Amino acid sequence: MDKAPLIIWFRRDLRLHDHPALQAAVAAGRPIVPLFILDPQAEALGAAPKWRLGEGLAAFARALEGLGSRLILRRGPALKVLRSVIAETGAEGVHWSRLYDPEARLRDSAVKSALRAQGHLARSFPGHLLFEPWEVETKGGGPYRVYSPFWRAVQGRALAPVLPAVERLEAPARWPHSERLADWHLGAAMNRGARIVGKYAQVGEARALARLARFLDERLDGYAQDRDFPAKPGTSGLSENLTLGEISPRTIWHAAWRRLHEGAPGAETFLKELVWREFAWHLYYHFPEMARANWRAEWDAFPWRGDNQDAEAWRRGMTGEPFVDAAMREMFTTGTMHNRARMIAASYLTKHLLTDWRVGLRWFQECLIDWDPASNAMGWQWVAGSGPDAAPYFRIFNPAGQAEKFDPEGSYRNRFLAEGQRNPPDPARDFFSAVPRSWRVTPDAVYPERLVSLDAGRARALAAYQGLRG
DNA sequence: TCCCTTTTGGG
DNA sequence: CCAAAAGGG
Repeated sequence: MDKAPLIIWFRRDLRLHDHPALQAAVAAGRPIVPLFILDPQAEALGAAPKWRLGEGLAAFARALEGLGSRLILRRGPALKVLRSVIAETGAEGVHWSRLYDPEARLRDSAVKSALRAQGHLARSFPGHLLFEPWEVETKGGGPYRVYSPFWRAVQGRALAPVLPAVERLEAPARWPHSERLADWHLGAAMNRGARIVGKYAQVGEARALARLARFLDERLDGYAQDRDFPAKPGTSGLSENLTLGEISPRTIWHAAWRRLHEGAPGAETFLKELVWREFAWHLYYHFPEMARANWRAEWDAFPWRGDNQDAEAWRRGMTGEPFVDAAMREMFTTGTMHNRARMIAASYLTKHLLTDWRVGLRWFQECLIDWDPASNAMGWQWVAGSGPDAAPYFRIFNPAGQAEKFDPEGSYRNRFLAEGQRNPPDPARDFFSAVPRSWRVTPDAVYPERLVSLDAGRARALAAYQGLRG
């Protein structure tokens, strides 16, 4: 008599190390059926995140095959697929790592109760976050709304050690049917962009771990200074791996703490950034409307412009404001954008172009291979001034001043703006290969005039803000 | 994780 | 005269 297998339903946890749901199944001595389901929520991903998911799945499937296992791929509503795979394999039930966005929570709790009602095992595990959102509370018993107290509350907390990578996965007696990744065409909406962004992405668990090691060795000491300069390789770049769980936040946390105890100068700054991600998920869990509605209701009366021609120029990296355009082109070319550039590009859209932050949120959701629903929503509301713990609205970034300060040599702008350069570098040229042909842009065109002068844009934004208060 | 103008005070 | 601090959006 075969032991009944357990299904591991993988979603945003495409890794073998530090994986509580997988570890528990292996420890129970069960054969494992690794499963990914292309359900309606995964189908609804933006173009770049969906393409990146496909790359991550391919890498993860190869890693599983290296352990004598497989990644089973199935398309359909999650519950329906799970029922079929249980029937096909005689599995006892399912393990998964929890997700915390409202759509996933709704789906997962329905799946859990339906499976249990039919006598199957359904167990969810932590792993995507350092701390469960309900385990961090203010003195008064509620969720945190401000970053600094949140940081103080978690910075000294003990965290269980990292779980070792599983080294062996027992195959089930019968493998269920699997679809083929190529047939899913997860890169379809990326069109020409996929080939370009693929040059810059670093996919999979092995590369994520190597990236962390390299960052700690080469960049951590200078992190506090270098991280603000978008032309420098000062940041970890781990966000694209974190969002798919190719590395766990706990792995990063422990590694950075070790360096902190060794006296590494940038370690605390880096840990704080990791905790910003945690804070975003804490907020999103407790306030799921955060991705759709102004955090402060008074902002509903603000005269945001909806989508408009200026916003279209912003999306295309054609505003005539060099730092902003470099940022937007970096995103379209590489699938990521430097953190400082994100603040400036977002400030420019919401302030100088007076455009609703949700217009920007949606574009980032389309274009970022490191798209994270919580960080994206928190970041946009922070910049717009509508959010919790937000920058006051009148903190308007001056993109020219920021360029002066953080890109004094123009290296970042030159890296991504081809116009006017006799011999533009690869990334600047790549932009024109990545964009849709319908944009009809070429590297030898004249760089556009400014949509709005920095003074006029700033004055208009401040006047609108005064209108809201007056 | 700001920007701009005005004020201040040392020389 | 000027750099630094302060004030306010």
